[in-house]
Amino acid sequence: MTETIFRTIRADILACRLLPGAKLKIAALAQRLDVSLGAVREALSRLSAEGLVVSETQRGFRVAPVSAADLTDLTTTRIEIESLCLRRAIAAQDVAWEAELLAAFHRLAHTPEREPNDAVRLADNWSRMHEAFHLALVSGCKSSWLLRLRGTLYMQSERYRRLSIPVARVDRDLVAEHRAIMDAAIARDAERATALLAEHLLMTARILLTAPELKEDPDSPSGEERGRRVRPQGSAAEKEPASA
Amino acid sequence: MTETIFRTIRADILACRLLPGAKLKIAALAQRLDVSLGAVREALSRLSAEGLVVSETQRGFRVAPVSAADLTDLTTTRIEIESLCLRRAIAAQDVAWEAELLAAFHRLAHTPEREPNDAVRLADNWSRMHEAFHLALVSGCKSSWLLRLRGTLYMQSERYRRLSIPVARVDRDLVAEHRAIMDAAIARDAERATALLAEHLLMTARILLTAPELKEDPDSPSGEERGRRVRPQGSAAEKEPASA
DNA sequence: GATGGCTATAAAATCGATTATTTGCCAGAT
DNA sequence: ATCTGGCAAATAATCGATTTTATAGCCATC
Repeated sequence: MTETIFRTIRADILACRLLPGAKLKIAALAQRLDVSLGAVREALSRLSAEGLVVSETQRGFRVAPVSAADLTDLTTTRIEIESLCLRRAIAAQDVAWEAELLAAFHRLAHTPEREPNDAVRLADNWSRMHEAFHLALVSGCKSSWLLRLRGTLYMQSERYRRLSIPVARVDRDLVAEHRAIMDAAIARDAERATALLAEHLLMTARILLTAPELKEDPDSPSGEERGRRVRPQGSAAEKEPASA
Repeated sequence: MTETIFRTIRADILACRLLPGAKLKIAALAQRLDVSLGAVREALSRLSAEGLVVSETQRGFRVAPVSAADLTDLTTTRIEIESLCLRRAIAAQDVAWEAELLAAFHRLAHTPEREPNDAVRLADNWSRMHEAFHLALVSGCKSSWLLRLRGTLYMQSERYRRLSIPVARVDRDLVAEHRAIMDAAIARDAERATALLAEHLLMTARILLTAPELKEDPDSPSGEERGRRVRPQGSAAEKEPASA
């Protein structure tokens, strides 16, 4: 059904198998996924409402662009929202939450960050564990609206995180960072926990902002000739064998 | 095109012409709006991603339910997000922003709250002016992500606000409330401005929470016979001549 | 008399074709 | 030689029909 297509395309976008700015040709996607045009169109519409895809009337869909300005805005906003969630979670702390958080951390700490044979791409499994940890961290927050907003921002960040991996030459002890945040949260030290979380998020953004990739691949500084620069359908659409 | 249908259905939901929980039959909507099935389906999908419509697999779409718990959560979340926006707007204050805010307030203050002949429904025009004022208040915030989140929550609140009007027997000086918030913002008193804004939002929620309507019409206490109660296609769909 | 299965009806999901729009290209004119 | 106008190919948007699925009513059996 259309839900499957929706998730498949979203996963491709989040994992950067479909590059930012790439043109999304409905017919090509339909043939590749072996479904009808309408189904793809519906999935693209939903993605558009979630902000992962942009649609221009009568001109089709493309993957939402990335830019340094967007990453900066996204990161600062995310810090504020995640902090709100984390403070509430700490205030409503209970044993079940602590247990889940410890379990999520343990799973994350023992999952290899990259695929054994592919040193450049993030492992899908690690991404899942990472998401589960951060979700466990804030899941004590009872507000479903706040968690929903957080989820939107987390999803957007996922694209940048995947983009940043080939650039991440700095060595960084992610396990220690996550452990420090968790320890502060369990110790009910909201100030310290939110400060560590903010630094954690800022670090990721900073690494990407100093990397050259974002400067030459970005959105639209002047706005014209976008298709020319990235050559989306030629390179992105053909190089990725999809369905994975 | 599908964009028009999307906006039409969204306006019907926000104005409560389509009641919360009402079943949205695709065929009926398609015939009424004189478009195809696929177009309606796509519009409903986008609404679903925005949270105004819920979809159950193989069981169609219905208008997102309302409940006292959801209103409480929505209000507290909205207070936090709007406060973040307002603080940033005040920090980045400039003359252009002040001018726009004053203009928006003046328009709002001189727009009648209800239709002259219909004392029970909110005037569409007043709703537009009210939205414009609140948008002007926070538009000094440069973060497009934060403003986007705020927009989502504002839209959700709109439904409750329209629902609350037939109940609003308490007399309330909305013009004075808005003026007080504006004055504090222009005076760069962020603490006072956010406090007044919070009280403003809480007041609206409080009025609705004490009213009986939400208690008997709410989401799904037990979950059955929901279509029976509101008879959506019979009353709501037929009484409004669409296109408005 | 009640319960369980079966059938009929209605609605939702999917599909392939048709129509309209845009874009790139070629030819002709200045 | 270059610019402009039209033409053709590609692609997005819309539509109506078909297929699958859920629900409700009915009959048979226990």
